[in-house]
Amino acid sequence: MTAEHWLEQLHDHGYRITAARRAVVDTIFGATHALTPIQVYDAARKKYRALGLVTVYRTLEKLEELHLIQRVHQPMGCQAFIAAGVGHQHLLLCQQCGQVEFFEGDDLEALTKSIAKKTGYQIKEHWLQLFGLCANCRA
Amino acid sequence: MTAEHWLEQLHDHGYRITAARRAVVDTIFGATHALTPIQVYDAARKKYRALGLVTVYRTLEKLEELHLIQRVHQPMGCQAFIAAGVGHQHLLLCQQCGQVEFFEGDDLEALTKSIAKKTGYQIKEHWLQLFGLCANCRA
DNA sequence: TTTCTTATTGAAAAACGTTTTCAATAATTA
DNA sequence: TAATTATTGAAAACGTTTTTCAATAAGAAA
Repeated sequence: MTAEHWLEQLHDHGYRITAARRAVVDTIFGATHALTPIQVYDAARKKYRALGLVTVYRTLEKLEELHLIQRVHQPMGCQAFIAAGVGHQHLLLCQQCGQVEFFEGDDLEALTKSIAKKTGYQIKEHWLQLFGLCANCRA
Repeated sequence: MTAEHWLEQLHDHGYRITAARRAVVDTIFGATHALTPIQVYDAARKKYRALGLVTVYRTLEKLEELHLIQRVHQPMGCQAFIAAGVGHQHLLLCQQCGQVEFFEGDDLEALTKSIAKKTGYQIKEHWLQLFGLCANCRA
C-alpha cells in the first residue's frame, strides 16, 4: 500500500487526481500521528501552497469514504485522522507523544457471547483502543 | 445513587444548588439514552422554562468533572453524555434505538500483556465499547 | 494535439457547536 | 436581615465544518 495506490483508488472511484489531492494524500499517508484537518492543511501547504482548507475537508471525506483513513477518537478530541488499518485491527495510542500503532489478535468472542446472554443484545461490532506510553516515551 | 445524591455531590464540592442545575441533573440522571447538550436543554426546559443553553454546558462540565456523567463516543458524534458507570464498566450501545447499557467483566490482561511485549508500549488504559441491537430492536 | 465537458478548486459566507463576557439575580454566609 | 459572591441567561465571540459560487483545470473525445 503506497500513497500512489491511494490516488489510484480515488481515480478508480471516478475522482480526479489533482495537485491538491496529492498534497493531502502524501501528508496523511505514512503519518505516525493522527492529524486534524488544520494540521493536514498546514503540513500539505508546504507541498502545495495554493491548497485551501475546504479542499482538505473534502479530500479527507473521500479518503474516509474509501476506508483509506479513519477517524481517531481521543480524550482531547475526535477530529484527527490516520491511515486506516487493514483487516481487523485496533489502535494503540501513546498518551505522551501521540504516536499511533495498530494491533490485532484481540479475541472478544467469549466476552461478547457472555454479554449477549446477559443483556439480550445481539452484538454486531466492537470498538477497542489501548492507551499507554510508547517505548521512546517510557524512557 | 439518586439524582439527589448528584446534587449533594455538587454541594460538597462547593457548588450551589439551583433550579437550573436541578433540571439538568433530573434530565440526565436515569436517562436510558445518551443526550447531547441540546437534547438536555430541550428536555430540561420542560421542567424549568427559564433555563439557558449556556447553563446546560456549564452544568454538564461540572458533572463530568465529578465523574457523575461521561461522554459517549459514537460513529455519528461524540457530544452526548450518559450517567457514568461505577467501577470498571464499559458501554454497550443499541445501533437502532440508541439505548445505552453498561457491562463489566472484560478481561484484557492477556491481550494487553501480549501487545505490550510486541510493541514495547506500557499499556495504561483501554477503551472498549460494544455495538449491537437491543432485545427490543432485534424483534 | 486541441477542444469539450464537467469535476474540482479556493474564497467568502453561512451554519454549527461551544465558550466567553457581563450585568442582573439568587443562593449561601455572617 | 443584610452582605457576599456564585450563578444566571443573553449576546457576542470563537473555532470548526459546510455550503455556495464563479473560475479553473483534469480527463475524455475528436
